[in-house]
Amino acid sequence: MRARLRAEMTDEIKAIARRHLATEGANLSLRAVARDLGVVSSAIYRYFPSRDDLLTALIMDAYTALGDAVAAAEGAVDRRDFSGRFLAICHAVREWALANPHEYALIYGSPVPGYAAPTETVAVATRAVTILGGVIEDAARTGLLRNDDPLPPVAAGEVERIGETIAPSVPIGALSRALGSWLQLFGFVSFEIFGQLNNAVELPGPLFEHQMRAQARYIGLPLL
Amino acid sequence: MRARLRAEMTDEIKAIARRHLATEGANLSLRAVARDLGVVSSAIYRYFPSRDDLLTALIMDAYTALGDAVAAAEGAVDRRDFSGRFLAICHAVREWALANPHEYALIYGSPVPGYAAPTETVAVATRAVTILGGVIEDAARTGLLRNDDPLPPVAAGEVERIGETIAPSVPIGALSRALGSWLQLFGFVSFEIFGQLNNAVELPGPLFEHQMRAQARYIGLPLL
DNA sequence: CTCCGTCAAGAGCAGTGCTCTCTTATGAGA
DNA sequence: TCTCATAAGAGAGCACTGCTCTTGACGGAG
Repeated sequence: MRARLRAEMTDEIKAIARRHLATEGANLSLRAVARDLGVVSSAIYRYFPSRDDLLTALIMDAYTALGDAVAAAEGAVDRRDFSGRFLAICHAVREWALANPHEYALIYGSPVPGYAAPTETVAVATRAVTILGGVIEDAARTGLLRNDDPLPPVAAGEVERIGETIAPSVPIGALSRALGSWLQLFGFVSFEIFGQLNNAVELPGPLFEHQMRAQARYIGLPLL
Repeated sequence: MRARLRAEMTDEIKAIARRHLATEGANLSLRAVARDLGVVSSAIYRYFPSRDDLLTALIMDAYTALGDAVAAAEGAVDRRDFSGRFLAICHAVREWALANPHEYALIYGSPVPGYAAPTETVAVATRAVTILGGVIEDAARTGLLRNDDPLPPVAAGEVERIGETIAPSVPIGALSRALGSWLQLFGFVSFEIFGQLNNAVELPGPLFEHQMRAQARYIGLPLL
């Protein structure tokens, strides 16, 4: 009953906060949000016990939005086109990040000062990488992926544990390559979003496309 | 004379600011620095016109420190051991980041809100990648690096322009792979520093070692 | 109808970056 | 050696921040 009003109010606060984040940047001001809402600052505390809790809510939403974008892009590709699915994931990540740079910074940039990511974020954070795991898993089941470059035991154990939750039946050699691609993907996007590519790359788009295609080939996904 | 006192004061302010950065985190308080210095807050403005300028100075210092660490590590390896030099660079980056996480966040994390990186930072920012370029350049001169995976024209142009300043005589195929390694290196380190690997990787060290060795092999640097 | 829980408002605290004015003392030139 | 411009620090003050606490109003449940 009044819980619905409460939920609406919570959503409205988050929406305004997200807008502030997009325009102003990372330093989100509770008082400014309250002003935009036509409410006094202390009223916000009825809905979020602290600024960090509001940030946590925004972080969760951002992970969800990114996960949705990746899922939608990957789901639209023919299941048998493994490299197509892989590239769809890569492009979805980059495009979501370019469209929502401050939210990307919120989740993949430097953590906010005293802020320790609550454990509830990790579940929603793994959505995107799980989708990549599905692609690799499907490709492995067709016997596509080779398993060369032997791993030293400890590294093999780490890769194996990651694989257990993401892509159980993928040989760790291929999984290790996919992990490298994931790291390179976010390395590229972070560099681009955070301005590390300024004065060095003029058109990041085609370069990104090529790098990710090279990664697909390196993993062993046939390029159709 | 007076200029020397001024330089000493400037250094002291930066040292205290760096200490605050290490303990407190990214939200650096001028007033807290002034308190630690035993001086009133407005006195800081005699040395840095604003908080952003102090941050810029710290950013420059951080880039310099990282560059020094990378140069020292790479310089200590036999010039003919290309993969050794490559791995030395990778480990130097990671270890410097782990030792100075907040300074790493300052330069490779989300840019601070209204802050636009001044152009004077880009020169000092390229130190580390230039050293990598030297390794690839030396390796290419021995005829080690092959030039397969053809690049589409626009991407080729981007890689070529990067190569002009970093490693002029390296075939763009190999340079593109080296670029991918650089992105993966910082993807890994950023994930580790920013907590993205928590609950997923227990011992990042051996995994990092393996991933970077795989990259060296992929680039074409012979592992001794 | 009464009671109680929820909500918003408002004042206030401690902290922030930054500006302005005032006073001191120090080093350089005559 | 003496004078004096200038650099440096002190302090007050402005507008802002997150957050707490108290007060008062409203509305549904008993």
